[in-house]
Amino acid sequence: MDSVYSDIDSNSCDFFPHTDDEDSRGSPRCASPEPEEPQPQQKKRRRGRGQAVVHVVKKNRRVKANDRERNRMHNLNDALDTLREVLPAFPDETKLTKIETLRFAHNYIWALSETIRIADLQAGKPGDAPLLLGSARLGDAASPGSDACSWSSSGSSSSSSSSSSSSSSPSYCASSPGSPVGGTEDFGYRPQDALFGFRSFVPGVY
DNA sequence: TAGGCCATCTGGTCCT
DNA sequence: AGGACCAGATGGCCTA
Repeated sequence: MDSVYSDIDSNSCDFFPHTDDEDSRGSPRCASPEPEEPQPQQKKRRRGRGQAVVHVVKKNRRVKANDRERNRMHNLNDALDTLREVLPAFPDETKLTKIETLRFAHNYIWALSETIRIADLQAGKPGDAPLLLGSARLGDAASPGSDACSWSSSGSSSSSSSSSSSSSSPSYCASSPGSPVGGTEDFGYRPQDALFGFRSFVPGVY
């Protein structure tokens, strides 16, 4: 725990200048996580030769570990970006945050599965008109012009609002799993709700 | 200015 | 032993 690295904390980018393939998106932060003030060699500790060697070995190990960790996080962010691309998004919507992406993806998947389930139920009934909740409808959901809330509270919602009786109806979804925000469970949750206004609808619900 | 989000560093733990 | 994964800490940037 000794401040072994206290004097090495110079960012590892010095050693691995963007070893990552696409650090381009990488923040310039990497270049200088800390204001590179000319460290005036403060409190240099004398070390024996052996200690110095151990120190260098540790330092190299740490630098390599940092680099791996950086790449790992970049991979994670790439996966998150890929997920964002798959999710419906409004053109003018700013980039979803990480947590928003995960929660929205969760709701989106749930909405899709609910839609399929309801469509199957409807299809099972003879004489019923085909339900417009298929993927095409979901595609509409992502269209910028669609008024999410109004659509979800009227129109075809009447035929699907019964989803509240679903065994998989995610009350946890409405309150966004893991979200400490409460008091949002009582607004009826429908598959469509998961797709619309994930940001402007109800804070903490997406 | 406070709060949210993010990237990075770091040390610990687990796994191969 | 070394790598992967994780969570805490830290500091920068941005926005209300």
